Formats: sequence, structure tokens, C-alpha cells
Amino acid sequence: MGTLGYAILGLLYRRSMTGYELSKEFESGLFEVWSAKHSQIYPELKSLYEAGLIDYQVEISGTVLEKKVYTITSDGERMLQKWVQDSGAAPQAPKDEFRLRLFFSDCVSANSRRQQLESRLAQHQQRLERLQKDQNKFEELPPQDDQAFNDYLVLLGGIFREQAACQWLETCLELCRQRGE
Amino acid sequence: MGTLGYAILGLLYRRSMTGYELSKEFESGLFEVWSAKHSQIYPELKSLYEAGLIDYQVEISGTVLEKKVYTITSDGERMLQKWVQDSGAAPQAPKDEFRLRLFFSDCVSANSRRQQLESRLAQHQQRLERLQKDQNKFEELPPQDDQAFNDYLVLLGGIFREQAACQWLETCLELCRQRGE
DNA sequence: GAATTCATGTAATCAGTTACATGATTGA
DNA sequence: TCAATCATGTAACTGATTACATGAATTC
Repeated sequence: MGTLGYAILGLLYRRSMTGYELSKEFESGLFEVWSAKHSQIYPELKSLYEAGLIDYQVEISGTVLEKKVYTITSDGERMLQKWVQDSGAAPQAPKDEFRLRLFFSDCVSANSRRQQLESRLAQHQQRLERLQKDQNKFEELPPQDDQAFNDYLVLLGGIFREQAACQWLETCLELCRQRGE
Repeated sequence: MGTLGYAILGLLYRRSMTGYELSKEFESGLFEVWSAKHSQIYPELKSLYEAGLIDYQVEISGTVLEKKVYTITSDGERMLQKWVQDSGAAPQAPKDEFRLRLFFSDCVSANSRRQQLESRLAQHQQRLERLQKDQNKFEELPPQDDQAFNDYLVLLGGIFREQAACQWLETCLELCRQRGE
């Protein structure tokens, strides 16, 4: 089973949901971490159901509109736990188009490269600010067994990542200045 | 055209190569930044050739073995330059299976989560050491117009990224300890 | 002579995105 | 009544991996 399946199991472990609500979760709470469109979610729900890892009940919204509210089964919970505890080797570092462009930037001027670094720095600074706003919503550190504790750790991961990106780009710009004059 | 095409153009801009040599470059020099298997490279070379962005000459190794040595064309160079200078919006943060597992780790014990964090920390520390060894190969900062200067900046990106990962995981472990006792 | 590396391709499959397709419900 | 959102699916296509397939050259 692929990661998407486990992501769905994890969300359904937190609470029962429809496919539509799952797709909203991928756009909001999980946005920084994983994503999936509804066109991928619905087929995946079907195969999770066929594997006995989730179940569903049909509910009626209004007078006729049917929606399927999915629930994780005990088999599903076991699968999820096994996956969460599986500490395999970290995958290869993710592909990074910006660093690839930088790698090949000796085909353009040093000035053009500097502009690239600056515009990218601005983007990461903005991201960092957004994440820090999310961090401020936590008034205090949640208790260790609260799911909010995990949310907080994951959020911290994004903050550290964006801070590192900013520091790296600032260092690059500094090195360009050093060698430029 | 996709990123792989530009990666190939960039490598061929540095020097002419066979498909086989390109695949070795993706395993060595570009490993941290981009990757591709030969099964993806050969078809891509074909379409780059059909688009007039690269050219090739057949050379003979030994007595019969034919190899195609690819060269970038002037059209290819222009395409490459345009791509390197294109500062579009940074893509969505890459999917991160480890952070996803952490996000759902309230389905396992706090102890199990701590083990995950520790084992992951060890992996990133190892990666960081490897990158720092590469950094030590640079005796001094290369001149700004040298391609080695870009190599150095890209390497720094990996180092900052791994450092941030280590710091994040150490912070997580520290927070677990704080809330654990 | 045997193993490793050099060298080039195709086929099947998987994960993921974009586009196609439909229709009900809710709130302005 | 009109727009936004809720709700569920399928189809076509792209990017990427794994497996299939072949054979020459080099090195031990």
C-alpha cells in the first residue's frame, strides 16, 4: 500500500469523514506534509474498503444527496500503527528544481543569479511568516499524549525547514557579494 | 518540457556526454538535487533531439560498440538559459512521509514516537557528515564565475537542510522529555 | 573464463495531475 | 435565482520506477 492509503487511514483514525472532507483535510491541515486531489482519493477509498481497512455508512444530506461517511476498521488501525512505527531508511533527498537551476546558473550572468536568489529568499520569508503565525495560535505546549502535540512538532518541522532555506539563501547572497567586488 | 529535459540540457552544457554518462551524473554529482534512471533518460534524449535542442555523433568503442555522444545545440542553450532565469513561484513544500507518520503518531505510544525521532536523527546526522566531507574538498571559495561556485552553493543548501533537520529532531526530543516527566 | 562495467533500448506499472462529467444543497 | 460549496465519480495523460531484454568491452 502506498503512502496515500496510510494518510487516509490516519485521518480517519482521528475522526470519521467523507471523501470530500478528506480532500479538504489535504488542502488545510495536511497541506504542508502531504496532498491529494479528490480524483486520487475516491479510487483509494474504494481499494481501502475492498481491503477491509475502512468501512462506510451512507448518510443523506437534505432529501436525496447521498454521502459516504468512512470509518477506520480495527484491521485498518493495526495497519496504521505498523506503518507509523516502521522506521525504514530515510528516502533520497527530495528533488529540488531551484537548486537544480542554481547548479546550472553559470550559463547566465552573476547578476541574474543574484536576482534568482533574492526572489526565492522573499518567497521563503513569506512562508516562514505564515508558519510562525500558525505557531502563535498555540498558546502553550500541548500535553504529550494530545494529538495537538504532534501537530505542533510537525509545524516546528516546517518552521525549521523554512528558516534553513532563508539562512542558506542569505549565505549565498553574502558569498556572491564577497566574490563579486 | 519537464524538468528532466532541462537537467539534461544543463549537463550537456557543461560537457558532451552519452546517455550512459548522463545516468551516472544523476547518480553522483546531481544525486542530492535531481535523479533519473536510464529508462527515463533515453526516451527523453530522443525527444530533445527531435525538438532540435541537442545533437549527437555516433562513436565506436572498441571494434563495434556504438555510443551516441550528445551535444547541446544553440537552441538548446537558449532554452536552458530561459529556464534558469525563470523565477516562478516556489512549488508546494515537498511531501514528507516522516512528518506524516509523526502527525499520526498519537496512535502509538510516546515511547515509540521517541524511538522514531531518535532513529531519524541518526540518519540525518550521517547525511550531514557526508555533505560536510564534500565541503572540506573545497579548499577555498571558488571564483564567482566558476561552475564550482554553483556546485558549492548547492552543496551548502544540502548542508543547511540537514542541519535544520537535525536541530528540529533534537528539539522534538527535548520537548518530548519536557512533557514526558 | 568470469564478473563488472559500458552501452542502449522497451514494457509494464504506479503515483499523481488535469480535465471531463454530473447533480444536490445552501446561503446571499 | 444565482453562485458557491457539497458531493462523487471517471478518463486521459504525465512523470517516474521496476522489470525485461540484449550485447560489447574491460578487468581480474
